Amino acid sequence: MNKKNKPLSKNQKLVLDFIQRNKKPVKAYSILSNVQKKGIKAPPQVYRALDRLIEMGKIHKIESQNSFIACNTSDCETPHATAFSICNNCDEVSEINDPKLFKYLLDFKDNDGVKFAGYNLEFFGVCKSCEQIQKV
Amino acid sequence: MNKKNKPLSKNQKLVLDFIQRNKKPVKAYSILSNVQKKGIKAPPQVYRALDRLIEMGKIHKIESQNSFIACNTSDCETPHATAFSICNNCDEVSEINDPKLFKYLLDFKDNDGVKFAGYNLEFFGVCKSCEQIQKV
DNA sequence: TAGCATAGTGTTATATTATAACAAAAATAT
DNA sequence: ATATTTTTGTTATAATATAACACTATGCTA
Repeated sequence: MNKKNKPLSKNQKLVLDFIQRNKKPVKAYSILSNVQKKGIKAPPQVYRALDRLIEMGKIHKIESQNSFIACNTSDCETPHATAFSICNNCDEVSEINDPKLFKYLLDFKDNDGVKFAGYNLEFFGVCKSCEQIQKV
Repeated sequence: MNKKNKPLSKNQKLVLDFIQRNKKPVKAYSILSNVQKKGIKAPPQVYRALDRLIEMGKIHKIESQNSFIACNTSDCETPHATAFSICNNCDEVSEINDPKLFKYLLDFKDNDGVKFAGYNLEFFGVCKSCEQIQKV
């Protein structure tokens, strides 16, 4: 049984459930306050669950926001090769799943000819719905 | 006079000097403790200087490390289109300045046909010198 | 060159994000 | 069945970052 299909522990399920119920990325302490009624009491329990879920590819961390979002394929094949678009206006985040971009970046070599094992890419701009609103 | 060529304030100079003297990215509180002998007393003074220096393109933030590094062109043309490689072993960071990569990413369109105003890309891997050591 | 706007400073306090350390229970593997 | 690994629960604290307020310096511009 590989790491991916390992059943989730109780705390991991609680944390993942909450993240998946949110369209936007959520913060660790927001997760904490929302799962406290279900028995999780302290930050380390949340951060440990987050760490495991990231390893498993169930969620991703949005580094520029210190927030966490569910993987849009729900079980990411490539947790170390991630790309997101982030709206500068509403902070909405979408995961970008573009095979060409993916390949381009994993094939990329720097000046020393070195390829990289993984990457995290965050695009910034204004999302479609915010653009509409701003035009009105 | 554009923002870029604006002379730096006293605190901005102190903070930039310290960052530039370091090859590796430095943390905000490490900056603070190192400029305290020169008169800066409290975190907000450091964070304000960091914010301005980032706006000016003099430095960049490494989001996955909460650390700050001098721009390798010393005065970045494109502070909102940045790419770095980060060594998983020694945490060394290099700024990648590759016109093709740059163009590829700024031209990239998502599924909705939306282009983005900026991006931040962090590659992860093992740098050349760490690779050498590991082979021995 | 006086007045006004903008940017920077200094300061205290506090908010937010994340981890260390340790003992115990649960799940898994041999 | 027992050793190993993983997860849990817990307290305390470390590390990162901002709010708010009074004041000073700088650079317009009229």
